[in-house]
Amino acid sequence: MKLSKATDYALHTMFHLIKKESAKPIGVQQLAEYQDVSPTYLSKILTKLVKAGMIESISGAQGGYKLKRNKNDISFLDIIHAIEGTTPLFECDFHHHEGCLIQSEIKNAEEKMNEHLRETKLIDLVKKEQRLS
Amino acid sequence: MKLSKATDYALHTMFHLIKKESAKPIGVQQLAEYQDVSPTYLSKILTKLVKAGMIESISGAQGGYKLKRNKNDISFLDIIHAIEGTTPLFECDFHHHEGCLIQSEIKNAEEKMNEHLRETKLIDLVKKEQRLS
DNA sequence: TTAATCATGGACTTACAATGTCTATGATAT
DNA sequence: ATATCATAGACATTGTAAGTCCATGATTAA
Ligand code: SF4
Ligand code: SF4
Repeated sequence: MKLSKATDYALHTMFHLIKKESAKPIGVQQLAEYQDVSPTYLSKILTKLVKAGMIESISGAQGGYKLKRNKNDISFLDIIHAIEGTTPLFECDFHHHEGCLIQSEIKNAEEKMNEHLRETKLIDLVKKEQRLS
Repeated sequence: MKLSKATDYALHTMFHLIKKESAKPIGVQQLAEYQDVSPTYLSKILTKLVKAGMIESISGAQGGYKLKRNKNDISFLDIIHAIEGTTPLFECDFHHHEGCLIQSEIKNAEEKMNEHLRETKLIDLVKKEQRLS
């Protein structure tokens, strides 16, 4: 019942990419450094974001990562789903009948959380933070 | 980002205890059998529910577990918190400033889910199920 | 009072997923 | 050509969930 560290890294990286958005990509070296994580491991994580279509990677010298999707559309849920997957919070092994009330109630609760995470865009926090400084 | 099997066991046990509520306790042997789990392991889990004040245990022959709190008050969240603990979904290692917006947004989302889980009482599902049969 | 029946807690082991490393490979700019 | 980058596969490491085993103490029934 906890979000993984990988999600933590992905979130902070996305915030970084949104704040410093530019045509030039940012290398994983730099992205990894301030988060105190190894570049290869962070690359593995970011590849998931690439496959989700959120960012793109540029190989070769002067390569790195940059935003692909419109930065105004990217929500917390997008990132969490890309990293953690979309398996429901609760799954029983028996499945002893369809339309199980336990499973559907927990699914309802999870959906309440997801709604909030879907509505909260990263760009909003960036702007809020800039107003405060 | 998944609920543990222990929570699964705890939930089903609580449903069982509510459905079959009586003055006589039910042995862990019986509770474990239909869930296909070892009695000693289930006992460990149920002990957490005892410490949370939800059920009580009676030692000795003819002993077992029975409800303690009013069965109308017991919610999904009570059980989940008793088993999983109450550590937040997201905690960063750096804590580089107070009032972090990332943490507070995820906490907000989590609270939306918890509200729903708090409002949903086990007894409601039991009654709903009985109406359907 | 004795024996059988119960829950409990400690010390384990086992299983598995998250986390992380190392290295070879292929792409690209200079 | 060469240095710089991301990528992916094959590992190693860590941590936590899941489960076992057994000794202990409580309680009841005989
Ligand atoms: S009641 Fe629902 S969660 Fe429980 S075993 Fe049946 S289908 Fe699974
Ligand atoms: S921004 Fe928030 S979550 Fe990220 S390191 Fe700072 S305090 Fe932690």
